[in-house]
Amino acid sequence: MSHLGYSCLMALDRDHVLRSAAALLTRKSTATMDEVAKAAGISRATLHRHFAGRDALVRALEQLGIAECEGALDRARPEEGSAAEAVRRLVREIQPAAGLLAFLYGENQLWEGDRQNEGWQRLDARMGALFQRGQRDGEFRIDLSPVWLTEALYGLIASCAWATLDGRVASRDFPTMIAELLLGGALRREEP
Amino acid sequence: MSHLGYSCLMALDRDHVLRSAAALLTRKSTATMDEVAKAAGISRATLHRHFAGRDALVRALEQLGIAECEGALDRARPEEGSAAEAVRRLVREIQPAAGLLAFLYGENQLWEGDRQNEGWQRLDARMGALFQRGQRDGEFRIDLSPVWLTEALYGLIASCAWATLDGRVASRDFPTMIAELLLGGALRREEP
DNA sequence: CCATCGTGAGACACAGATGTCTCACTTGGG
DNA sequence: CCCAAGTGAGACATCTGTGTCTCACGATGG
Repeated sequence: MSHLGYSCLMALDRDHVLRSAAALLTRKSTATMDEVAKAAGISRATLHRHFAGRDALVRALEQLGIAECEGALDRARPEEGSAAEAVRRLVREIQPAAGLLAFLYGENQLWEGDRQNEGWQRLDARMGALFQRGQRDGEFRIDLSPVWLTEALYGLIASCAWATLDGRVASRDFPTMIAELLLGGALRREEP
Repeated sequence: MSHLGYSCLMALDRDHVLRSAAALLTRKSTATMDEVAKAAGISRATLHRHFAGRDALVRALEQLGIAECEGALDRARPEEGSAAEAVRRLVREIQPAAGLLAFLYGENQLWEGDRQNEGWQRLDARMGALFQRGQRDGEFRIDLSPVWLTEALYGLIASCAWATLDGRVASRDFPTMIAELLLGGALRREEP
């Protein structure tokens, strides 16, 4: 096998393994390296050839999650149109990554350390900017800080992802449930 | 020491150990039994005399969390006054238990099993009933299901508890941030 | 056909946490 | 004063998951 072919196959395999691991760990966050390997259809030895260890795997999943979020943020065009519509687009774009995000959200190892991946800061900044724009345009209320709105969005995504896995929320309702609650809240709005 | 004195002291100690463990595990959910013992000011041997093992400790914390929630729900008088005010009271009453709830929320061991503590079902039912009352009274919108609103409340509590621990949200803002977001959402409301 | 390389299966040692046990100390009651 | 009971400290075995290694197999390319 040529050197080119080698790296290509490895890259494809790596991505496939990553996706499988994400899917499995979303359902069972305590899954063993053995189970992760099985789920990906490879042996534990090969899994270790891709990722030095469990920590490296989780870090790679973290990178994947960050990348998916940034992609969703890009596709949502947060600067365009009303902030509320941008939030709705963002939630819709982020749904495919919701399971992975929920797993990462519960992976305390990533947050308890003193140093955390700077990708989250970039994401927080971009989302915070979206909420800030909404406030500046008079669209969003100003008594809820952008930081808290960002935090709340993550929390709602994780909640809804878990509720969806348990069948308590229908998958097709995911974007509506999150965006409408975050934007409009539970109170009925008087028709203008 | 009399038999009466024995059981009394054990009960007091047990509660103290439970509180210490809750406080520690809120900050570091992967803390060792050794660390839990140190935090409670007792030895690992004594800790094992109170709780057969880590699993038993976590289950006891789960019971405590459920009890705290039910207490908060009782004190919030969910049947009284407007549903929105009841939600505000509930969030305020639940704040002292928020850290413990956030820990339990992230303890996958409790949720991934096929059988989970029925206390949560009781709580879900009571909270769901509160949201349902709000809908029945025309106070809450009906396109967000009570189940989802309950789920979202848990998620927001956990999010805000973690954000508070990290200093991203001030502790005194906890009730407002959660209740106002859950009830009113991010959108500005036109003055009636 | 042969050489190379990735892979799977398994053995193995290691690390960390857990559960159990013993024993000396001290504290409180009779 | 003496005894009983709880406690702390530590030793010890165990267990689970992990990380590393070897080796045989199969596929691919020259």
